[in-house]
Amino acid sequence: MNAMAQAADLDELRERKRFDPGAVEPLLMRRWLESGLFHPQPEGDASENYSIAIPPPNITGALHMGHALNGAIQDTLIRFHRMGGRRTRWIFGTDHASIATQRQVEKELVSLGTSREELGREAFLERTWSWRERYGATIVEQYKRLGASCDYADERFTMDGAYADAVARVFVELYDRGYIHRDHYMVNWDPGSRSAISDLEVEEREATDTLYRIAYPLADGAGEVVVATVRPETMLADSAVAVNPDDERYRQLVGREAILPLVGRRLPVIADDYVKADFGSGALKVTPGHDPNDFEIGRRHSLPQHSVIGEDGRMTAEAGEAFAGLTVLEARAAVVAALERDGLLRGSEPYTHSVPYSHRSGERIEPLISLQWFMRMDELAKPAVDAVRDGRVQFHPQRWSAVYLDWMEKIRPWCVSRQLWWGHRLPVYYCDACEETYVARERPARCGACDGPLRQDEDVLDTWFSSALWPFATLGWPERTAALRAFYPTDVVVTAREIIFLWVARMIMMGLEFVGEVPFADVYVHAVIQAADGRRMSKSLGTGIDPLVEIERSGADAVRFGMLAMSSTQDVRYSVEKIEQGERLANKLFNAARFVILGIGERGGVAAARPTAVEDRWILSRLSRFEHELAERIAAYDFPRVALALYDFVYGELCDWYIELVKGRLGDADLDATLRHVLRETLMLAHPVMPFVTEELWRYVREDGEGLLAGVTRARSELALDEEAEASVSRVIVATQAIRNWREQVAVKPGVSLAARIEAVGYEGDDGALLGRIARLQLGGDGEAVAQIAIPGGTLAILDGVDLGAHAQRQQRERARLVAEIERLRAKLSNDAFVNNAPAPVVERERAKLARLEAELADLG
RNA sequence: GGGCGGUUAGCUCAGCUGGUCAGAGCGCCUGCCUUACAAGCAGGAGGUCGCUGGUUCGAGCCCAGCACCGCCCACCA
Repeated sequence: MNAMAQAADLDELRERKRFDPGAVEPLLMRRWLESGLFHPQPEGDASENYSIAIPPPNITGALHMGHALNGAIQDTLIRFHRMGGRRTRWIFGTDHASIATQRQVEKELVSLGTSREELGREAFLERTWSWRERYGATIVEQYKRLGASCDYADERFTMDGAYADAVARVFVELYDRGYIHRDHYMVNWDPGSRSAISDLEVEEREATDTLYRIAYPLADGAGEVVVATVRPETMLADSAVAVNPDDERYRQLVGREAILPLVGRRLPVIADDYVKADFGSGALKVTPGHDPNDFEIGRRHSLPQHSVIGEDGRMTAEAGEAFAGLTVLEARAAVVAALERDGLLRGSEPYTHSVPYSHRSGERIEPLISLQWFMRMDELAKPAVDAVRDGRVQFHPQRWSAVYLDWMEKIRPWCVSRQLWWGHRLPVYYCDACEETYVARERPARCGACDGPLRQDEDVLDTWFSSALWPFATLGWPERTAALRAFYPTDVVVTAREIIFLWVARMIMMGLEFVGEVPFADVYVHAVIQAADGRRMSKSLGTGIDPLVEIERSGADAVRFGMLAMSSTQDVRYSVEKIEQGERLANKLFNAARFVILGIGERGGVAAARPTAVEDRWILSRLSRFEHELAERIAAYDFPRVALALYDFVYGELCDWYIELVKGRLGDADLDATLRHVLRETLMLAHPVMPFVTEELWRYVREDGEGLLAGVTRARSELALDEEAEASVSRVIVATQAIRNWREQVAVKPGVSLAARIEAVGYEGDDGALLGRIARLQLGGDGEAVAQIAIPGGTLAILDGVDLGAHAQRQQRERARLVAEIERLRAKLSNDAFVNNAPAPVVERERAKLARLEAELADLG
């Protein structure tokens, strides 16, 4: 930049009195993208590089607060480590989100008066791909608005060709290793999605149903046995009646038979430990086809399985003419009516219990027996448990590891097939002629046994099956690519707790099984942001807040800062105030920089080896502390304090004190150099949190040859403290605050310069002059003191210009405060128990405090 | 039914291994257009740290019990 251009630049800056994020953000993002900084070459190995695989956002969505928080955290980490000199990659991409996307597209079809069935599979998929084209790009643009420095140039999608190959390969290998098999088994059937779903996609809700008592006559005519149920309609599929083997009441029934009302089937009475004698009537109707527990009982006793409820949630032909075609609820009423008619209802009562609902469609789950593909998890879980136990993977906060371990230790088989169209179709082929099954990455041409044609399984995989491969499938696995070597394992996965099981656990298992290494060293589980009123943020509740709206209003830096500041290890309510705090901070930084840049103009290029002014030494010491605190907080994933530390340094040290202390010294070569240095450092340190404002300011202070701030690397320096300067300036600050407070209370305007004399130790030389400047005192008079103000090390004597009445009142209040405090300390120190038991330094500290207060009291007279 | 979090100023939240830990931001009150920022600056008021016991010389901080609030897991019809 030549001198003329720079002068024009400065003139322009002079007029920009507020930071205007909207005016600079798109431009800066474009520069970053063009620079290629976000797209590192895959060199070296993962131990020296830094990488994070983003939790891939669904192509269905728009950015919400969860993404904003999640993204702000990751980008802070990524930018911090990039500037720390590591080769850094934030692996980016989107998720096809099988069931969620399919539902969205289906909804759209319904609104157009058609349906997926009408369209047919092929046309439906075509439509969904074009949906992906349309909406997949939206979320990418939104991440850019946040300033996220993802590797957009190497974007992945979980249904890209290479990724799909990896998915198929994993499926086939797991099948070959005996982990995956096909079976008729009880599944959670979601009538809304017309698909099986996994246990993790089921949520329990409380419901009040009616518990009916129904009499089943005994086959030999000798009485009846009464069973209790909330689902009378399922009795049509009953296979047995079960009682507890130790239940004296029913012992003589075991081995006999009951007649199933309405159907007439003979049901054996069996004994099983599962049955609780003290619940209901103590006799349980066993329905292996429609209840998970009964299914297990049925397997134990080899009972037949009847199905009376279909996949559409209606009664099937097997339910009998009277009920076939009815919905479950209609059938329930009809069954109860029929029982009543037959005089077999023995009672009913309201009963509150938890009932499974689909997390996907919101409909009540219908447990059914279905032919599905299952994955056995127990063996895969073992090494993944070990990895957390021995610390190769660490959860932050740590308490989540217990949650993870608990789940992993009683992990159950995973139903991986879904009766959907959008997703990874199972690489399974059947020969209808000879019933041969082929599981292979490539479709075999013909049946190897009978040369018949093959038919591919209609089902697709659970969307989380492909997500589980994310950290390595994105890097080119199964090829041993340079990218895989350079960035796997990643350093951390940043996520909300709701997907610890769905995603995190499965990534650990798959990473260990297929790459032989854990996919990340750390799992940072962040807060869930709730609406301001404590409800969950959701579009349907109308409690959602759109991060883009917040970015429009306050700027991306503000939103990022707010997210970090709000974040916590517990859930938090959304507070605009934190965003606004971030907005003020960005503006403050902008203006402080303006002051410095315009103040030093084109001077200030030459830095003195070591400044001598005490306030210059002070700010360098504080800067060093800040740098180290920031690094510690980031290493500890303590983001609220990353934000707070930044705020405190910029506001509390740099602006409130340092800049105020040096006003009037501009032009001093040492000062100009120090200001410039401190500003440069501050921009570098703040950049990971507030990339835009810092990048915008950087161009005014960068050296020749330095590029974008985002690409600046900066070695960590040793902690360099100047205790002496800190003590000095701290005295000046405390004294200034005491004086300002006194002015306020005795109504002496802040602008009025006061004649005063320092009667205290520690203000020799520069420090006294500094105090005089900042507190607006005319020092040096030798008149009679008309008032005294307690300051560190003694008192300040005020020589004139004071309302004596107001001052006396203030002194009175001050004296009372001191007396009370001294009283308390004396009592404490005359307590032998305290003096003898407390550690010496503590006692010493209390003694010193007492002495100080006594001196202050004495000085006040 | 089990487990995990939470309960600190009017509001949203910090308070690490018990001893300047009673804090921040917002809001409120007062005063200032002081050579960056009035969407700013300076100063101030506000809390018996959910309740009850206990441990300790000393407890928001540790222990026990209780009361609410939230979340997760769970196959009692």
